[in-house]
Amino acid sequence: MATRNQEVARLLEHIADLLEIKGEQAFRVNAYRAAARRIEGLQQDVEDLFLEHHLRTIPGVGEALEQKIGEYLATGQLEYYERLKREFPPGLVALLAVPGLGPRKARAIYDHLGVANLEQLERALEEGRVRDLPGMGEKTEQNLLRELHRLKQRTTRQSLGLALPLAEDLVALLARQAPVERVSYAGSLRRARETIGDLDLLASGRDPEAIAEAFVGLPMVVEVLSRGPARCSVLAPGGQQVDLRIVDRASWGAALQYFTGSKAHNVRLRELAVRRGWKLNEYGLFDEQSGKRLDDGDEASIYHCLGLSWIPPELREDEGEIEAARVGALPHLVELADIQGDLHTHTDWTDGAHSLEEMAEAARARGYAYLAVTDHSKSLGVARGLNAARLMEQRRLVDRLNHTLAPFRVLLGTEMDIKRDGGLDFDDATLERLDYVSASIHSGMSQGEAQMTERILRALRNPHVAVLNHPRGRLIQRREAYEVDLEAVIRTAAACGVALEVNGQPNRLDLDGHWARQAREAGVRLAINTDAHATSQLELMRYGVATARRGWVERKDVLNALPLDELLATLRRKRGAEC
DNA sequence: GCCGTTTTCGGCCCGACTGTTTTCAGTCG
Repeated sequence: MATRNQEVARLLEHIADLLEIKGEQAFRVNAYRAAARRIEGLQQDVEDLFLEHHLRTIPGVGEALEQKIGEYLATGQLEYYERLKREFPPGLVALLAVPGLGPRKARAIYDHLGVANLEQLERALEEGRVRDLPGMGEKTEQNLLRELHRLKQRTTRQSLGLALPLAEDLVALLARQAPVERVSYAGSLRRARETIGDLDLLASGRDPEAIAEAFVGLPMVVEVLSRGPARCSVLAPGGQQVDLRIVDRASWGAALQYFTGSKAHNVRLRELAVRRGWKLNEYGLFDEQSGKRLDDGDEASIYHCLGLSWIPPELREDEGEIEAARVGALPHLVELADIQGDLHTHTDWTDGAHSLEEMAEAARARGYAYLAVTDHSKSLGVARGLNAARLMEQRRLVDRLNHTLAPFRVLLGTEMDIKRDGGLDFDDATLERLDYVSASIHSGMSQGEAQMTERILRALRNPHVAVLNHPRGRLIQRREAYEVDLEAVIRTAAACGVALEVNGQPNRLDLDGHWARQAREAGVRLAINTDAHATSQLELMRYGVATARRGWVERKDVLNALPLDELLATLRRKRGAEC
């Protein structure tokens, strides 16, 4: 699974940064950035394209970039880049991370003051040497110093699980306390990216000043960064930046589209508009000649005017959604309401907080038809994993409970450890007594790719295993995925009829959208689960669904969107099938 | 540096905000 797309994208980005500092033409710099974006979002492996001499099929890659990317992939080095790097000290590019400090100012500070890294920048600012440079003054100096300090203590990007509730609170408050006609969140949050930088809010109303006033006065506003009648930026606790844009009613749809992004998606839409002699910006879609508005103020009409179906925000990454929308081939994405039950939950029999009865009751109260209780197996000692005898005790309790809860059904399941050698924690005789079997890696995560892959494939070939949980084992911003040939896992899952999980814990989101899409295209079913360790965590389903949607997943692709009888039939068939 | 049912040359998305400026440059998204 040696995908080098990210590596090549970073190389091109770094070249763009250096060219910008050098003072190259903006369009040339942009060409590098555009190509980097494309390559990062590429479904195929850039190295495969290179080997097949197909680099030029990537939009934005022409003769020169083909040669440069090829040289880098072939030799592991790019002479052009090495030469460019030698022109500037290595710490200089890092200055661009300071908000408010772009390439021109960075260059000026370097040229006049010899400042070549963040430490030297801090000293120069504190000593008041920056204010005397052309185009800069005392205010610039103060702002840069403040931003530099903020950068140093900046928390990383916020997880979706924290950003979404904050945004929902802000939207609800604005709806109550500001004279808004419409208010929504936009940005990467609306696209349900796994981490969020700044929160983007959008409001419309007749009195922008009053909306801005109410916004900066909200109780969670710690500091006002900027404020105008069309845009305000503030800091919320924890350093979270929140931007509010205020537009009038007619521009709502265009603004919501524009501020939802992604940037790459928007650039494509604007190109479509330009080709028809139109102009698309955050105020609307207009005829270039007459200036006449073409959209009707709703987001969908922007897409319709451009000859596209409305594209769900989760797909707006310029990864084929525009082409699909043009021919009416967008997927019918799975929705939260399609989910019939949760197939990955824990109780106080192991490391959960609530009893089996409480978990079942909470699932039923959510309107689910079923719940699989999947406590850990004995190898996971830290979680007091169950042995076969305890599991059979749980069997009796589940059977009793199902008498009283019918037609709701508790499925006795397991989250069974895949041991270091690929062996499983229960024998087949025990597994036969269970309604539902899922398997997970919890140990030996630093095994090499070959060993890890074989270990997982062996587990997938057991006829009882219906789902592989959190297939990559990553913890967002904390632990990288273990090394595994996920393409081989997907192939084997397809062959054996095993579903792969989209885990809804905001620190997992595993599979992510990219891999969920790969799995789906290979004909693998997905199981969207919460891995709940308490009744309240059943709520995390929405993050799993959002992530699956980013992977173009439809209801028919989702194991736990099946009604109970079909789920049971599917599980039964699976166990009887050869693999 | 890329790209072409306008073009192989001359375009390339574009508006808001801030600060340092007396009309605009830099930065951001």
